[in-house]
Amino acid sequence: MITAERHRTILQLIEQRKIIRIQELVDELNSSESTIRRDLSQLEQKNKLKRVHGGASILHQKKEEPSILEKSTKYLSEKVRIAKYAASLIKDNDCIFLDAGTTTNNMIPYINAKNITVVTNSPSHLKPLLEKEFHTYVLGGFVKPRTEALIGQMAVDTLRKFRFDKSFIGVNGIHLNYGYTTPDPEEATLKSVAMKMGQNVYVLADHTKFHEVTFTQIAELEDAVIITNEADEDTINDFKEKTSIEVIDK
Amino acid sequence: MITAERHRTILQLIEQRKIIRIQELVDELNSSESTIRRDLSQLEQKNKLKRVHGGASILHQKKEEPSILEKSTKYLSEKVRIAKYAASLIKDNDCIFLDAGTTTNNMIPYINAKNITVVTNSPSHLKPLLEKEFHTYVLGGFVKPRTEALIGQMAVDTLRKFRFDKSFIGVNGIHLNYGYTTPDPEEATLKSVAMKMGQNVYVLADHTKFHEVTFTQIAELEDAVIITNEADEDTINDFKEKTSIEVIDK
DNA sequence: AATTTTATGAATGATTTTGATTGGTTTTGA
DNA sequence: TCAAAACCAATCAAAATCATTCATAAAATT
Repeated sequence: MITAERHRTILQLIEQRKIIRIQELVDELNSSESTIRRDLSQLEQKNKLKRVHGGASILHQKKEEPSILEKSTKYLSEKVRIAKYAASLIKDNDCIFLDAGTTTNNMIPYINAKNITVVTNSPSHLKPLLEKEFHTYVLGGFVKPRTEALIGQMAVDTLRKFRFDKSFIGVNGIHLNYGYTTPDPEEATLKSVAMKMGQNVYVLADHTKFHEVTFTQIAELEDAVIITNEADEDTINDFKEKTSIEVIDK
Repeated sequence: MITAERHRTILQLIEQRKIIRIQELVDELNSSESTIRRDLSQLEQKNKLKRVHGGASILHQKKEEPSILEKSTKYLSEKVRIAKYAASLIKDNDCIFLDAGTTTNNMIPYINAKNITVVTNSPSHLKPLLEKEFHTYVLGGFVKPRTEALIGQMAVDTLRKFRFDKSFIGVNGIHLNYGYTTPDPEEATLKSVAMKMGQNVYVLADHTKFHEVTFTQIAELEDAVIITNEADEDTINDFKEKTSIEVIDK
């Protein structure tokens, strides 16, 4: 095995296991202890890992996936303004579906309607929803790690039992040709059904979502009203030909 | 296990359990007491945890008065000891049902089995469950305010689709004539179905639950194994005639 | 082909980590 | 309060890990 190949493999293994022992590497790479030691020294020199007694560990300040917290701080004010407007659409006695995601989560504190019923696929929405004393239902099914969203056949089955006055959906991409998209096919299915079950359907999206396309299509543009802000006029006009857009002013 | 690996694991465990005894770490990490002691000193030096007599505890970022845990002479409360024992019953690859409630919640950090699948009716269990990287399913349905437990027909319907190797149930009363009881009829129904779907059924109960009766019956005594501690001998013997009891010693 | 450069694995003694032991201190329970 | 039990800090020898050196083999350069 060539040096570069070993280095690549070592970094991969550390990425997966966070910490790895020298002896493990000796066994798995069929190299001598000396060689592995040299590899680790070199990789540490290049700041690719941290040497620890007995092995090596992943770098502490390794760039993490944009966590839910970071995501929510970056575009906070924009997302909050969108959320606040969306919340104002909810009227007394409405039955609504609230998709998982930070934007929809931001809606909850701003909902002023009374006696509403909320269905969600996000366990993280439950706490704020119950604080508002809404009638709250959650879908069942597999809990997707990291995002804590419910997905899968079981969640979809549960969802089909409901009809909503309004559905509020988050998406990852909005595109003139490809419509609304999201990376995870399972999530796409669920969002799609949630949209079908809603009398009025709203997609919440900040300006970064426009012209973006991700892996799976949820629905066509005309299947929902887009709620956004700060998009440029050309973009707005392009999309206005296909569906309604409600633009919140600054 | 190398030093860095142990340190990482120790911090993870403390994050989950808030407090941990040296002896627990000795057992779970297969290291000597001396080594664990050194680890804890080093981690305290780096301000990653707080040393307490007999073990270590998580740092309080919020200015709280010294927690009950630190002050308490027994580090593990009655409920935690029951939970820990129950957790030890779970084996690799098991599919289990975990009822809502604090005792069952306490089980989660102590589950050491790998590759298990957990179904729960408690959204509050999800965070610790996902931290452990279990395959996690949650029932759907109406979310009962205050307790955040899922109840109702829809939850029961979802539940019926599963079969469990083991079901862990919390109850409010255990009585020689009236069996297991709980105040809310809807909850009782769900617990009852969860018990039917389990190959092995365990009821977790501290000594205060014995001879108590509440509004709705969940099941007969013989439908479950009781896990408890510190109950007096007469009580234990009375119940032993009807079903199995596993008593945790001090 | 001859020479230089680079990579490898074994051997070395130095350094760090580990677990057992000792004796002192704190906690517990009566 | 007191004695037993549990816990702790300090020490030390054994084990594991480490940096260094050296000889050989492979690759690159001339």
